[in-house]
Amino acid sequence: MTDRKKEILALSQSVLKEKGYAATSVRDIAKALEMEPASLYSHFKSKEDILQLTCFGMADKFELAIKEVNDIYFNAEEKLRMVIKLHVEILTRNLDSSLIFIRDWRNLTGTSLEKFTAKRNVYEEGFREIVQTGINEGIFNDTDKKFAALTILSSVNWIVEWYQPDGNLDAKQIADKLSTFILSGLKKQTV
Amino acid sequence: MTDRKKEILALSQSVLKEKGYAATSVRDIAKALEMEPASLYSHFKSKEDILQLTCFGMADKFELAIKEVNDIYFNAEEKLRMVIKLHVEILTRNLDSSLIFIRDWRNLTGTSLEKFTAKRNVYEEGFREIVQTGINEGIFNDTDKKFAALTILSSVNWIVEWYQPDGNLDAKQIADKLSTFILSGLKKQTV
DNA sequence: CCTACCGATCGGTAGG
DNA sequence: CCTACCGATCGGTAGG
Repeated sequence: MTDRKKEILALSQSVLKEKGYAATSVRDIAKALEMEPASLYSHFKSKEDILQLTCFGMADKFELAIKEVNDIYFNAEEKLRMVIKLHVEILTRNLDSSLIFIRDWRNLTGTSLEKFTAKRNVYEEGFREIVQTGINEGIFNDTDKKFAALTILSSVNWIVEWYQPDGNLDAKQIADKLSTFILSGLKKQTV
Repeated sequence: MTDRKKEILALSQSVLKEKGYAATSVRDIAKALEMEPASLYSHFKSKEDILQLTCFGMADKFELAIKEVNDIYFNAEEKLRMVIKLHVEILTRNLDSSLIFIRDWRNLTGTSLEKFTAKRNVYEEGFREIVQTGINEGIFNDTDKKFAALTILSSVNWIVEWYQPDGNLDAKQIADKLSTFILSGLKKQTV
């Protein structure tokens, strides 16, 4: 991807995140880019192309993060803390993409939609496995791992709705707070 | 609201939840209702009218629930358990509306949007107050109540994304699991 | 990246 | 609730 394409993609995303993919027209995007609507098509194949680049771009980052965590860390608590930290970092560093990715992936169609939900399932499975590891290690309560994984991901993903880059919490602090909260819900009380 | 209007609204919602408000056309809705697009306008003033009825219908239910909880219950743990239970019940009993309400409220415009976000803030404030009550009572950790309220609401709201009415978890079980999880994150370890 | 343009579809109205 | 219809806007293409 050329620098110019990256630039145009980033600007497009900043427009799309405002009203959402479906409610944003190609003309809205072109206007913000100060070009004619038709010119957009020399960069993108279609409107959905922008959505695909956005959603799969994010999915790839998350995929990489969980692989890294599984390669390096050994116990479940470390793994969970680390994957939450990376997840929060990815979200906060790519806020526009993240908002589109989380809110609008459902607008993908056909095989793109299938591929995306498959990737999402793999990522969620990664979380379930970490929870399962913690149960096996005897440090997490014997909980419903599916439920736990969904609850973890929902609280983590929701930060895109309220995170402000110039607010009083940075990514690291958010990750710490979330990890502490989540781990207190998972860990056995070692008294 | 007449029974016929309620019926038409419910059917419209079942269509809107599929692709989302912005990506669903008036013609899509009319087709599912087996009527002409123009006929919809004898029931609704506009497409957005349907969205408004949906979002404010849900907001009213949540408003009522938290009032009830604050009227009846005294301590923070009881209150939190109860409001989570009612919240989950409202979501699961009105799944179509809930999905639209959570995903598509941003498509409201003008004063509707303002009124809605105001109502949402009041509800979130209710959660913050319950957390604060728990801190004052000395049973919750002295936590960031804003952060806590957002984390609670996100994990609760996310259930609309995976809840299946004929699945193996009913509303009560979900509420119990969530409450236990959330309270373990909030409560001081009384050892 | 632009000019010029396309057919399709959009939300909605008039009048019955 | 329907017929008939509207202007506006949609995503996108041809050709340069």
